[in-house]
Amino acid sequence: MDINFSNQMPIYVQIMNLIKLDIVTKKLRGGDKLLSVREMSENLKVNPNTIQRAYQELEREGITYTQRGMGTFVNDDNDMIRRLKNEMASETINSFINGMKSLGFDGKEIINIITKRVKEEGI
Amino acid sequence: MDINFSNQMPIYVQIMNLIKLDIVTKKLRGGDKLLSVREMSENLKVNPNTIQRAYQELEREGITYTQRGMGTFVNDDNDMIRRLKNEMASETINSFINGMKSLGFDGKEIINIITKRVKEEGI
DNA sequence: TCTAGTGTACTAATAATATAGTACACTAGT
DNA sequence: ACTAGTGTACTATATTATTAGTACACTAGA
Repeated sequence: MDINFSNQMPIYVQIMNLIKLDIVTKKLRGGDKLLSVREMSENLKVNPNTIQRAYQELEREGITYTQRGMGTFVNDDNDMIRRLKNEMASETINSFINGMKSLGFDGKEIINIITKRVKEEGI
Repeated sequence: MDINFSNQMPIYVQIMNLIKLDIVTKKLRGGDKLLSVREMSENLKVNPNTIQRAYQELEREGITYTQRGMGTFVNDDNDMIRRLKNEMASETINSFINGMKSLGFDGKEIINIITKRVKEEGI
């Protein structure tokens, strides 16, 4: 695992997003254990404190829970996971629509661009 | 003009984006003068040094030029402006497509979501 | 009981961003 | 020549993110 972190967003936020993605795409499921703070720190070449911060925030957001001495685990709550996926999708879509509107594209143009792009990529 | 700056991106970068948007949407045209550092600083309630940093970077990117004692002006170069719009659009589109793919959506779903959304908003 | 692995809590140092304030150099217009 | 408005440069400070290092508390399993 080797990642280029953007300098325009705190690394711990970017790490939170990585983990959220793993959860909504079922790479991590309810009850699964996250990598330990130290393991994750080595994997991502990031200071353990930064990982700890990410894990703390994830817990504060109700996405994970921690057991001292045991580890940090994904909450086994399908509603939460569904909500999380919806939130992340909404955010992605909103920022896209707003961005394109700001750039002066109208609905037709946006749909055309996306349709063309989807065909090109074959997704 | 009153803006909520996000805390997850340097303010000078966000200001650069505001100005780039004005350029690609023709609110600012080639040869037009930007607000002076001091005016912009008052408008946005931001320290003059932050504006200066934004203007410096814009010049470094070839988007504006400055004349000491005169002001900062948009480069009168239609190719540059076209390129800028394409760049900004590409970035918006790429991050959207990548985001949705990461979230597990396929092409059909993406198109459906966008189509529905465009109809709802009537844009 | 011991040990390895876990989360957690500190203090400290560094770098980047943003703010604050001052001063200087250049230009246009009077 | 003078003045107002411009970009620019500089020092200093506060805040935040990140790194660095250390230590402690808890848990499971040998």
